[in-house]
Amino acid sequence: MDPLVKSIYDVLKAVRLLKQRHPVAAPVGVLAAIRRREPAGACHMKELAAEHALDPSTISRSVAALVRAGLVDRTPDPDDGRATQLHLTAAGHQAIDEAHAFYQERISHALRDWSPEEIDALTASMSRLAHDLIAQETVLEATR
Amino acid sequence: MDPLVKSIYDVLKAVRLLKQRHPVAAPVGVLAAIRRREPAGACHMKELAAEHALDPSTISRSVAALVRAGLVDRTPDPDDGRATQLHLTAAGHQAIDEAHAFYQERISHALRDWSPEEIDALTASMSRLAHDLIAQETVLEATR
DNA sequence: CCGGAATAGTTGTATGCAACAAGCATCGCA
DNA sequence: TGCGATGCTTGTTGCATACAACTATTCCGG
Repeated sequence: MDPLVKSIYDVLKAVRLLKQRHPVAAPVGVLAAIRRREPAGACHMKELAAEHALDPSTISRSVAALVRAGLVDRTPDPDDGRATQLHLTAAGHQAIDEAHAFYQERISHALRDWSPEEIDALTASMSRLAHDLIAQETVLEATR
Repeated sequence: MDPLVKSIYDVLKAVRLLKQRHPVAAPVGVLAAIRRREPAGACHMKELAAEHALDPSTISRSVAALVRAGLVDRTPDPDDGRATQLHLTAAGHQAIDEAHAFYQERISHALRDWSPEEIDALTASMSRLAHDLIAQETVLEATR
């Protein structure tokens, strides 16, 4: 198997292990995306769907779960009767902070022997990999 | 959000997109693991479970699907009546080759602007990341 | 050599995540 | 003003995974 593909597989396995040990039960990715958008005002579900490249229905259910859990508030958009505005509750902020702290702690401990430059290089190259792959697939999708 | 965590998220998203566009329907990871072990003789399910850090039941279902699809043969282990020996059929080899070719082609096209050294560096650092995370979680698991 | 603990694997059940299709309001433009 | 597009929800499905319970087999200590 190609070494790069193998390394991707290994990363997936590591992430699976990590997730498995953190029964946080909340879709942190969606939560974080809402927070990232809050400063700019309202956050619509369609934006989340686009950002994650997920089906709107998937986002709808995730958000519904978050609302049920009291982590997100949903208010009607005054400018568009179809849409809703999302924002985090205090509990939502807390949940996301806790989840980040958990992952942060695990990762930084696992990488305690890495130099900051090595970590930066890893981060940059993974971002670039993801960016290039996503760009390609997005183009392929558009021309389908 | 921590940049490293964000980059991991992005890689997951890219992989999801890639998978989404490849309706290969066969668990290639398991298939590849069987092939990797074939030269050494028999391959048991417990080995696959350990290698992937998956529950034996998950492997059992994956293998059952592969057998159903005609990609894997299952023969009783002559030395252990509980166990079975797994090996790829011709169709199994072909399926794995095709899947690898697909991913290989997509990835190398997406990374066509990368230098070989950059790709090597990415591969090495992702492998190291995965290794360190897996080692840590394995230790934590053992002391639980 | 026998019986109980350990092991290999399967099956039942449950959960989470994802997709697609259909439907309902609402919006916006011709 | 009416019809197509848009934002979202719901129903259904399929897949991957875990855990628990079960069967059949093997291994080991007395």
